[in-house]
Amino acid sequence: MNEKILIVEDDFDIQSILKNYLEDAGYQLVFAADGVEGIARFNEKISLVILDIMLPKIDGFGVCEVIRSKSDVPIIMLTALADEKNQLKGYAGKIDDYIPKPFSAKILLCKMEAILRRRRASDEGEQLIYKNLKMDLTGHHVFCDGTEVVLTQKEFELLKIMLENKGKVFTRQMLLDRIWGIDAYVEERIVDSHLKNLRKKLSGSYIKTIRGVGYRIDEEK
Amino acid sequence: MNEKILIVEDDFDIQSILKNYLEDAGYQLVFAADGVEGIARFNEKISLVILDIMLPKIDGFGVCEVIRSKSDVPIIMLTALADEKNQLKGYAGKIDDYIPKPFSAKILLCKMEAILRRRRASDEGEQLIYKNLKMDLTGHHVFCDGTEVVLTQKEFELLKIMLENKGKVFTRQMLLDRIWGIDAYVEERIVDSHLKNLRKKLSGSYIKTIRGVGYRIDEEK
DNA sequence: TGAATTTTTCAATATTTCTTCATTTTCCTT
DNA sequence: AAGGAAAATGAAGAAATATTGAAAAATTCA
Repeated sequence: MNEKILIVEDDFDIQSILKNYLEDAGYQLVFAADGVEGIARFNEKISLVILDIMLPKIDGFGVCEVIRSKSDVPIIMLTALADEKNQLKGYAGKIDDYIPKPFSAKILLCKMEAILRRRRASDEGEQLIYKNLKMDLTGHHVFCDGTEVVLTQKEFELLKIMLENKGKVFTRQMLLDRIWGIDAYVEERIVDSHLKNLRKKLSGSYIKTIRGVGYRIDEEK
Repeated sequence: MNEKILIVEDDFDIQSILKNYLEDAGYQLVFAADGVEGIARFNEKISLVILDIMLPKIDGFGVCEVIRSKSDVPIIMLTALADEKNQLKGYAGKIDDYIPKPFSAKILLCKMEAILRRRRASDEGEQLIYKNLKMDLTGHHVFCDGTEVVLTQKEFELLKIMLENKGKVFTRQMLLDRIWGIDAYVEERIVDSHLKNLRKKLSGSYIKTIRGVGYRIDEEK
């Protein structure tokens, strides 16, 4: 999705460290070397601002104030002034975090991601996709060519285990152990029975029979 | 408003510092002195968790993992282990911030407020709308086709959690953990009971039963 | 205390799971 | 290639289990 980060910082070394590290992490960077430029470069497309305190022309607190007056974008302050008074002043300006120099780029990235994670809307649940089949594990849905197929619990678990281990053959006993539990006392044929129903519902030859051994879902070639 | 903060910390001195400072700031505190207690004390009503790393029984990372598995509540880690490795480990567990000891209570409070401010801002509107259903979270009202439906506390929470996570299946145990708390000793059937009443009041098939698994509110297509 | 809510309990109902068995397919032996 | 044995499939009915609805008991709150 490529989020834009505005970095307001006059120290060239730090600019280049951030450039290397954050661009590798997949962010798009916008640099500004002083407070005026920082305010000028800020716009709605910016997802997060990294702001130094000691800056030419307008200091970080000033930039923060201006940006805050028109946007609720996350702001991280980055500075050599590690004393408490400055930190408190930053938080009063409604920044999101304060990182004293020297800092670890890794930690900065983590903090950024912690903040951005909160912002991101779509939290897709866990999914298993195989050919034209889609299993939504959190929602307990199964779709075949986009239309939902309603499975019973046993059918769902059978499909899930086999899809999670594509290419692996499961003997009936293995499936029994994993789904019914190791101490369950049921006929081994129960597996066949559910598999038959599953196959009928899925209407497609996903599950192969390995005669004399068990069942398998082939790996996608 | 009076937000609840869960503090998982075994050091009595720190407990008492936080007690003084945060209670004065208007927060309601819940203390836990070890990991197990921390997990037990956590529930939906908690707005933020302050978590020590070195804890008896289960360490902070473990507690974080358990809480994260069922909730997106903000978590701040608080610890004597200031090294980078531990910090990174914390962020990998999706915490929101990491504060090394010794820490300034003022700074902690600022960080808490920065995080909670975000949370409140994103809950802005405080409304959940789904089809012809409208939940007003601040006012605790629910409207179905414009006419108000009066829900009890438990009914309200059930609907809220499920609407906040449309498309996700909740097992009864998950709902129990989130609404009643992990250590509540009640029959699992209580969930069915409230759900039945909720369904009757809402007069519309919003909540689906996933037999053998739990309940789900489908995503709007 | 009284009303509302929450929790427990239980019977009725619905659905799934399991067993059984006849049928079909596959594989092996001759 | 034919026959027979083993394995897999399909289908139907029985058993087991989960869910619902309702109502009684317990608890909470005003």
